[in-house]
Amino acid sequence: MTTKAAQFDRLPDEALTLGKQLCFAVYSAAHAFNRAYKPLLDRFGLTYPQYLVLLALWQQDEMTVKRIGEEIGLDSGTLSPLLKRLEAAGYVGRQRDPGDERQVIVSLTAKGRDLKTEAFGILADIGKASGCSLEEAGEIRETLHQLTRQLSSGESES
Amino acid sequence: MTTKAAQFDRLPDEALTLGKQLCFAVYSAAHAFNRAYKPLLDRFGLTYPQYLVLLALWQQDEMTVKRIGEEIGLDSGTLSPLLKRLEAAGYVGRQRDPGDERQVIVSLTAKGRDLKTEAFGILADIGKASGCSLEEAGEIRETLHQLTRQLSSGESES
DNA sequence: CAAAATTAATTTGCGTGCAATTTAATTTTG
DNA sequence: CAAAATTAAATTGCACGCAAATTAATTTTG
Repeated sequence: MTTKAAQFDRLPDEALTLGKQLCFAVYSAAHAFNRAYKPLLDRFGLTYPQYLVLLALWQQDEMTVKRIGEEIGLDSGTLSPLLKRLEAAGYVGRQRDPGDERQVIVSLTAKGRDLKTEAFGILADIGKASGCSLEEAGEIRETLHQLTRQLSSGESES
Repeated sequence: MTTKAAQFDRLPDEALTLGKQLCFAVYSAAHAFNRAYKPLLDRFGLTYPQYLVLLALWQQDEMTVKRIGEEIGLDSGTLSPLLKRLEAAGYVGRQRDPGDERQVIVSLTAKGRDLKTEAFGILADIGKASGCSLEEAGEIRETLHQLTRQLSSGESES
């Protein structure tokens, strides 16, 4: 098989199709997940990124805003208002770290911890709705991780 | 602090892991694509969904708002303001269909058609940045399409 | 044919997502 | 030690994305 670069040079039409279909497939799949999640999360008054934050906290309580952002890939500009909503809903508390007043430590309230029992299972529902076996899911996850890494690695250029 | 975490250990672990990993992988991949696209589209002052609309129009000019929405999976609530921005940027025109005044027909301006020559290649750049062969890309696309279909099919339930 | 139902866009409201700026606290340094 | 640089959150501005309400036009119907 020829190199990938040579393939692209020789098949511009297919490269175009490739880019279009790949991007759009990921774009559509993300929307499909969003729509699948929404009715399940609505019962708890949660959005998907809010649920991601809770998943992270159920795994490891008491994290700074920055740490949470690293876990789920969001910056403070998105997280600050989101965390305020989670706080207003009574699921988390926010307090300045006495040791470093720049940092805010986010922790689960009793209500937030209790929610785990009810809401953690949403993941299982989505798993079922996806119609995948554990093996298939693992492959898809790995493939997408590699794709994500590959795309992220070329970010510095412009 | 590790008071009572043990009570959750008997949930269906496989389905949980599956759901979590699948969702997050797709979520992350979509963001990675967004970040990869952004610098390429910024040169034209376009966002990704705006680019999707132009891709659709380059393939088939003169579509109604509803038709465009069906092509790229967005509703009029998202498209109306987006199309106004594309119009303000001079890429498209919008006019009521004389035959049915409810409908608005979106068409490329000369500037919008000219953009195709410059901007269509962005897809190929992303194709390269993805580091995938045509075969791999095709497999990923098919897998995600199936996943999307599967997730969408269960929407009517509640 | 006129009232009711349907349809296509628009508008409104809310929650992301991200870039850029601001504020406050901590480190670095000169 | 004080000024400068760095860091963590919060804030601001803009553009989705979607649900719900609104407006205007067309079909259906009684």
